[in-house]
Amino acid sequence: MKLPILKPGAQDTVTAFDEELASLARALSHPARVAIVRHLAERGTCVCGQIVNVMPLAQATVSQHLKVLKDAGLVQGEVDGPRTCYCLNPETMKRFQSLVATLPA
Amino acid sequence: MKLPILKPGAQDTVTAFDEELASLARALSHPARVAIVRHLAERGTCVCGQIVNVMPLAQATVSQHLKVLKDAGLVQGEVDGPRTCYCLNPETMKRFQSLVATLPA
DNA sequence: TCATCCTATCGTATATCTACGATGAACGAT
DNA sequence: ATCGTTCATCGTAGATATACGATAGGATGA
Repeated sequence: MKLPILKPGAQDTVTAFDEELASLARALSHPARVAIVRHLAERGTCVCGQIVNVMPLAQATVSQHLKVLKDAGLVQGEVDGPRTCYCLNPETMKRFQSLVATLPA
Repeated sequence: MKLPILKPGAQDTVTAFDEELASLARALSHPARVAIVRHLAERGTCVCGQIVNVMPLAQATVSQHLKVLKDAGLVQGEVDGPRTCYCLNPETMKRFQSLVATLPA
């Protein structure tokens, strides 16, 4: 990406709040990822294959979406023998909800 | 984008809820757009040029971000002579907050 | 050991995003 | 009418995102 220009007096317009909220919003900016989060919330915990079976996407694609959610801290994955068990990270979810609620409407 | 495959039994995994939340999250998935929303919330109403002056981005880029927010329904723009006056759309903001709050943590 | 299952990752094609300068349209003032 | 101001849009370059098949690695079971 091209780096934005810098005007005098506009350095701190974009704050850490904005970066954090945007980063979490980006993780939830794809319908499949929202669906995965909902599914994990319903199931509590879920093996990767169960998610793949239920999603209209190839295994590689689902794995990629799970990685995005994991990198954002929204889900956690734990290797369990040959499987990987996923669950929500409620801390990050609450953090996101709190940031969104902070936005003035 | 390549169209996703369709498995039997996975048609309605991704719901309208997911689409709507993802669409709004995408609009807020860039720090500059979150900053614009915050700025509009503080100012109440704002001429485009004021936003450009305060953001570390070129005029064309800010205008593009404003269009994304407008297309998502998060802000409204009203032409006022040679200027364009922007303000938040509180309905959509509240809708987004409600959708996010609905997500189980 | 060997075959099998499960998942992450690689490689890749296409699409979208993000940044900018340049241009054009609309308006107000001279 | 002409100029300057303001903003949206066009065109474009480079970065990311999204999809898939293929493959590799680790665990289990025969």
